[in-house]
Amino acid sequence: MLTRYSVSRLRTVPSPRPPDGPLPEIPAVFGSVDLLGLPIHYQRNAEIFGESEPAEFLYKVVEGAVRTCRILADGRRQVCAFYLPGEVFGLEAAKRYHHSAEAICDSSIQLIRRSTLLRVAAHDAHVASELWALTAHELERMQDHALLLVRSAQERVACFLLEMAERLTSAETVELPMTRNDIADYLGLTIETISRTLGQFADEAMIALPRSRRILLRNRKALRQLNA
Amino acid sequence: MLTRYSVSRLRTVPSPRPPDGPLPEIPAVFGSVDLLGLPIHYQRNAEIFGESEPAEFLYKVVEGAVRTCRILADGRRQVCAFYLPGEVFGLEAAKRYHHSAEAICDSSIQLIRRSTLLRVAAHDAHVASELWALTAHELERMQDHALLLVRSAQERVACFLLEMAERLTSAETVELPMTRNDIADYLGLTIETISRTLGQFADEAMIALPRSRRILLRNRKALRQLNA
DNA sequence: CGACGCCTTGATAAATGTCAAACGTCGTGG
DNA sequence: CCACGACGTTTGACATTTATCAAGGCGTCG
Repeated sequence: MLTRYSVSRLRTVPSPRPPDGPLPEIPAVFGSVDLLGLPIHYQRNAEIFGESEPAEFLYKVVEGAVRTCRILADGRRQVCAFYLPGEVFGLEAAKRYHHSAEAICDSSIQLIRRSTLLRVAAHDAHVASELWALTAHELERMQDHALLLVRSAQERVACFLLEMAERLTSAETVELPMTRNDIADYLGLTIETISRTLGQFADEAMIALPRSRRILLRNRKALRQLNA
Repeated sequence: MLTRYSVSRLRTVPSPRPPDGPLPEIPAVFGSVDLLGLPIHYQRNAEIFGESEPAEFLYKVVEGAVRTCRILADGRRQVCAFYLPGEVFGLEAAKRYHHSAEAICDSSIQLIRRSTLLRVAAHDAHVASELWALTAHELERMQDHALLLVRSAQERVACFLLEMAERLTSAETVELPMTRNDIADYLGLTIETISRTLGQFADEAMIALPRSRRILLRNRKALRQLNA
């Protein structure tokens, strides 16, 4: 079902560190002026952080795409989530991450030191509330994802396409950053099932597949009807 | 896969309302002295709140058990989570619940008015932080649940048993409050698969089943080996 | 051009769902 | 006390979905 995962990651150590010294006393939030450092570049497949490492930073995708994963005891991999430009990941209340994060393609990412953020949140209710909202939003996404995992292969793939389309573009063409393998591990299916299902959607003219990563949503309504 | 869900819920309207007037100015947290009102009693299968209702309260189980669910467009039901005594549910950042909650068996539950809690959190960093921690903990549980949903039926059932054992009792005997149907909808399987898998575990002497809801964990190590 | 990584396709097997029937338990009322 | 009915559970036969294994194709980059 899930792919066996052999570890051969190139680990990029972030070079310019975001500031942790004296705090800006302005009410600082993610959206507005910020605690964010300069973007750091990660190569395709570079590990951003590893499972059960100390949760030192929060991350915001500037460009590119990121996947977070967990590895099961038998080596299978589950992709927990994808993060696209503008989205924040690495949000943990615990001391350690409970999943790893990797760049799907060359990406630039801003880091926020967790300790800094928590210190600000402790005396700024607005930041604290935003932190909470981000976590709750993540929770919602996770719930939606869990809902997806109990459905048929067709439903999962259709929902995935619509979700990506919504998050990546306003146009008809979706340029996926991730491989079939990533999609399979995200949806709890095999690459063969992903491929066949996409092929079937193309046969039924719901989508077109000019290249494997480029998908044209020809009939969103039909795709949506496969969903709850 | 999931059960078709016909709605015939007895709706219990909570009679004694938790206080919302002048606030206790003590730093108030869930664990310690509290914003909690008197426990309210809900009958078996009573709806505590419905999907997409305004999120007016948070809830803490005193006695009994609660399930939260989402209904898919085609009528299938997914049980998102079970809540047992001492656990908090109804935690949403959004204005509305995105799932419903029902009493699995006769239960007594304490309510906390959301607006009250938010007001306290706004000027008490400790409460705000606890609110965040609770949400993050919920997120973790959800992630674990999602991981479960991509595994084999055996793994799901074994993991469910171990989880329930840990949360319900320190002893060998687990008295489940929920039906096979609830379990099936929680694990994304059918009641038949649940029943057969339990039977198989019993055949292999990993568990014993004196009654359908009473399960003796005879060999936790073997059950654990099915998990990641 | 050749090699590698990624993707597709086909044949077959395994896991799980579906449908149907029977069983057990528990509470109710005769 | 027993009979009955409702509900939840178990079991069996069979269908369907999806995984697995194997082979080949396409594209890209050296």
